[in-house]
Amino acid sequence: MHSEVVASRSADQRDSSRESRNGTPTLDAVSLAIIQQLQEDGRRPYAAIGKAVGLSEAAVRQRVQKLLDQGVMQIVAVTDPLTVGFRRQAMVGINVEGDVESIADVLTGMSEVEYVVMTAGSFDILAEIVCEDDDHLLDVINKRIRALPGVRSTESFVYLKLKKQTYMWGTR
Amino acid sequence: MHSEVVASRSADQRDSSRESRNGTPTLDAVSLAIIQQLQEDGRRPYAAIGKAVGLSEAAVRQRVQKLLDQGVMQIVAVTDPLTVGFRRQAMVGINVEGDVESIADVLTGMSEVEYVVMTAGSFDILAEIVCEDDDHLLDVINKRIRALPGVRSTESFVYLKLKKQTYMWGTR
DNA sequence: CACCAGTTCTGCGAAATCCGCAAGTCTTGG
DNA sequence: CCAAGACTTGCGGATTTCGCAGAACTGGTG
Repeated sequence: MHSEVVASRSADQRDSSRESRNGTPTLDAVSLAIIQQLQEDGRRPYAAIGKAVGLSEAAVRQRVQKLLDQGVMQIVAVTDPLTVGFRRQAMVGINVEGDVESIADVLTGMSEVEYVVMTAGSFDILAEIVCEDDDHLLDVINKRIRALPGVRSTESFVYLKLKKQTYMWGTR
Repeated sequence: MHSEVVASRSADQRDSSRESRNGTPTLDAVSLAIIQQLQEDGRRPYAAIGKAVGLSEAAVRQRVQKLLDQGVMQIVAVTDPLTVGFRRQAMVGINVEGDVESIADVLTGMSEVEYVVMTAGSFDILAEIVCEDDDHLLDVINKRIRALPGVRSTESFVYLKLKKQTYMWGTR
């Protein structure tokens, strides 16, 4: 069923993760294959994964543990926020004067902020907000975000309908 | 450690999911608590979850299975795309003339498109693109998206730095 | 080339978990 | 009152997880 990853034990196969210049670990083909397996089913048994990627159960277990410890991946339940009672979501584009990153850090600290990314283009920051209702959303955008010193302007895009949400990188 | 969900067996506790008018299942407090547990650790044993939410192991197992079958949640590994070899990402704001939803559907079908949402505001659609390099990104945006009939204009926000990415709805 | 240190992989038992099933309770709705 | 649905308890057997010791490989060093 799952195409076997041929384990030609040469070169870069070994050392599953090595610190590269920028600090983020580099992943080898086997770890990638493991992640791929877990993207299909986060609860798939280690033995089954091992069979698919050509490793022993224990080895898979070690690698998964390391990937989790390193923060390279996390195994979690994901849901459609609407189903879980969060009825209002929005993407907020933000323009900043001064230090962009410090503003981004503050946003990161807000529990309603699900997603923060610094961008090139007509916004400096994009932030996704997840709220329970309109009042809550309004409060976060107007009272908390726009009030931040350094925030020059914001533009909101209220979500009408979520069409796609995948977690299948590498599975193509 | 985890605050126990007191199972006062009245009213809405029973029938874990019921079809509501719009087709999406309504979740009760217990299912929410289960999801919350699995958002902290997607591999947490059913028995441990049961202890935390006040249900038997078997009951948790049944509920989780149903939640998965219904598509309310999925248990998966999530990663930082950068670490997995996708070096270029962008959010694309799109303006459409004619049927917005049909355009959104087409985008949904593209494997590079990770996220599609219809919005209110100066964009009709926001789509997140995940690519391996600049060429790939350019190709998707200019050749595939802008070429779609009905797409009036697009604006791209290339990601410089991902600051936050959570999956902890309900865990606040 | 030999040796060492560090890391990864394998191969086990032992413990824990998962899974299916059956019988009994409770509640809701017709 | 009966039927349906959900939960519990209890139970084995199959499977999975877990910890650990030993083997294998890599890279660096004298």
